[in-house]
Amino acid sequence: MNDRNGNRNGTHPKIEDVARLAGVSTATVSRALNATGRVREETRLAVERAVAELGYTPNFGGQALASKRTNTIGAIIPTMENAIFARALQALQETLSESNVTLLVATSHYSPQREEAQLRSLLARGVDGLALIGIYRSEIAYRLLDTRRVPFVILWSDPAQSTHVTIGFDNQAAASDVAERVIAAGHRQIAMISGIRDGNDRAEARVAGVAAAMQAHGLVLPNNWLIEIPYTLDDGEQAARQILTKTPRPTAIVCANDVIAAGVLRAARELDIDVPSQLSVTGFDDIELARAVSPPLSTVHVPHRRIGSTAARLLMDWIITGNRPNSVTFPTAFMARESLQRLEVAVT
Amino acid sequence: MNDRNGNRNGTHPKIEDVARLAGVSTATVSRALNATGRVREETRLAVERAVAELGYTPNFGGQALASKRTNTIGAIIPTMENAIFARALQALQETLSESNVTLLVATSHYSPQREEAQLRSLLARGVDGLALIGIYRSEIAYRLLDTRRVPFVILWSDPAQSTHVTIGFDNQAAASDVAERVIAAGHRQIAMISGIRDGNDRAEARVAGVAAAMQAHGLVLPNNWLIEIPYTLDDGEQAARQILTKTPRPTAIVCANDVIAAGVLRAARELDIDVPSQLSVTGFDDIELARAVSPPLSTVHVPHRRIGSTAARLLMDWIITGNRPNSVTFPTAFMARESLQRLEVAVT
DNA sequence: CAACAGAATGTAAGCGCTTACATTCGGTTT
DNA sequence: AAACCGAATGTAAGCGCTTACATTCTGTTG
Repeated sequence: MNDRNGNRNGTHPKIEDVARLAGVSTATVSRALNATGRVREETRLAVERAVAELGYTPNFGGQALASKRTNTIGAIIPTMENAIFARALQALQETLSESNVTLLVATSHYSPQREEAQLRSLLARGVDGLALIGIYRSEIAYRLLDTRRVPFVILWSDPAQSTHVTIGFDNQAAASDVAERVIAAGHRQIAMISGIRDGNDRAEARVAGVAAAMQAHGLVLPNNWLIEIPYTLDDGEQAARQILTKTPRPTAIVCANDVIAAGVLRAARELDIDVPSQLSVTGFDDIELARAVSPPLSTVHVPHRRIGSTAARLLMDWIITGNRPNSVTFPTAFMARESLQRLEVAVT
Repeated sequence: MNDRNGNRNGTHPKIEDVARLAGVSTATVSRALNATGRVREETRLAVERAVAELGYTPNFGGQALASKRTNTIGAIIPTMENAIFARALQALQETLSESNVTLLVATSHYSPQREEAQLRSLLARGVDGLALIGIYRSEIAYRLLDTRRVPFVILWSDPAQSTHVTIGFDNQAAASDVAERVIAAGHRQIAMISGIRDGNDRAEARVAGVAAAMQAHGLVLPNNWLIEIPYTLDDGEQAARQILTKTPRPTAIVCANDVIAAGVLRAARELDIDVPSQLSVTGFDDIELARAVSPPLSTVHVPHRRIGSTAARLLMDWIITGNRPNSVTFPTAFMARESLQRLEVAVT
């Protein structure tokens, strides 16, 4: 069963095998491998040699069970198909990987029920920490998080609106800023295509921001000029069609994100409405798409990658030190591009 | 320390606590919870009640250690920022989630070294299965996979080129088809912007496909008309600039993916070269971007989501039954859109 | 009604690792 | 040379779960 080195063939070597081959105890092997506790350099090398010879890798279950840590953090996002989340997740993963922590990913499709289910699943997987999107979720979900005492951060929302550790920006202010600029460009007939607000604080805040800015200028956002749709190109195109084929027609459409705005551009193109001379369009997010379409979109730059990497850093910090970190608010920036133009036509 | 129900306060309840409260043994609790072995309905309910009352969730480490399964599968992709991988990953995750399996995600940035590092990390995390992109990786990586006996599937490559279980399509044939169509449209001066071929069999195959089709028609792909760049919009734009600002100028540019093609469109726009009347452009992948840009891109439709969901299904099958499944080859389809146009100018 | 079979449950031995505590080792100090 | 001390290492007790095997029920059969 055992060869001359003490290798049990067939099964994977365990720490005991390494210990035997290196001529030390399992405790020393563990200490040498995890750099916890002092080990003479010479011993460390012997252990390393044994590990290499046997091709040993620690068993995850054993390690997790004994140490009560999985070196795994989980993220639940609406969908990876939205570039903003993909970017943040990418940065999150890269940063975690520097600490030798792996990332469990789950998606909710913007559904609180699915998020809760995924949350249970990740908690059962023993994640050491969690990254979640937005502040809206069921009491149950928050309670789950609370009783498990798992460090978690909330991304994308405005820290000012949240009692938890959150890494995001002021969606409402950013949206207000967009509207202000559209208004400053002379537009008065302004429509908005929003994401689904139900259960989505960011979508809600963006509409609120636009509405507030308009109101401040004595303008109103009529009901039929505020359309709520899923964040897809096709939905954006369709919504734009609905707005643009009726009279009167807005001179500008403010969109809740770049994908929707790209859909609006496509609708305009097909309806032979020139952007920006006949219609101004703004997006939100500043993803690659914003500069790929023609004309390039005026939009709000959001530091997606920094949100992700900051999340990783705060979480690791929290997990290691045990101290809850402070929230982080990022600034956003309006990116003026061709899709928004000063209104030339005199409107009485 | 224990309250009247036997709840030890502070710490999380364990299976023993549930057993005590339900008045059964830990074995029965385990059987009831995992639906393994027969348990009287009445007993099952008692266990469920105890679980609910205590808010019990199984400890992951203990479970993994005892059962030798983690219900976790890993995926290593180049980057989530490329929509094709994000889409496949999304589908993979969704499908896995139906089997109550969670997904560990790691990224390699197209670097074999990083892939190997991530592979080690995921193997150490005890994944039950793995999804990898492409067939090129170090001997060491393959050996690692082999000695661990972890089921793994390869995505995106051509199953015909691989000895492992792979889920993909014939990249070379698809690329040849594109070139054929460009040639059939009358183009003779054709340039190609490729992805980095080193370590990437798909990029390699696509160039080979285009070159083969051209050769079959007595055409050559001159060195200065074949540019290799990373898959980004900016790189695509820059490469296109390089090609388009010299004389002679190609009448068509075949791109290795849609993102690069979008970059070419942007370069053309800035150089005042009309697409498609003065320049035809083709992409590859058929991501949303292809229909967002103007003119919409002629491209190759690849069933990204199906690749992902199929990967999940095959992996689960393999893990559960222990039988290695067969590879799957998907068909691709050329999507004729405006960016490719018949060459009108008579070229002698 | 005894004998028996299958269903339901219990007992207890690990799974492979970490870590508190105990022990040994090799100088230093007195 | 005895006493002492910190560094290095060893011992062994869990961590919480699954599961092979043993035992106890329960209903059926001859």
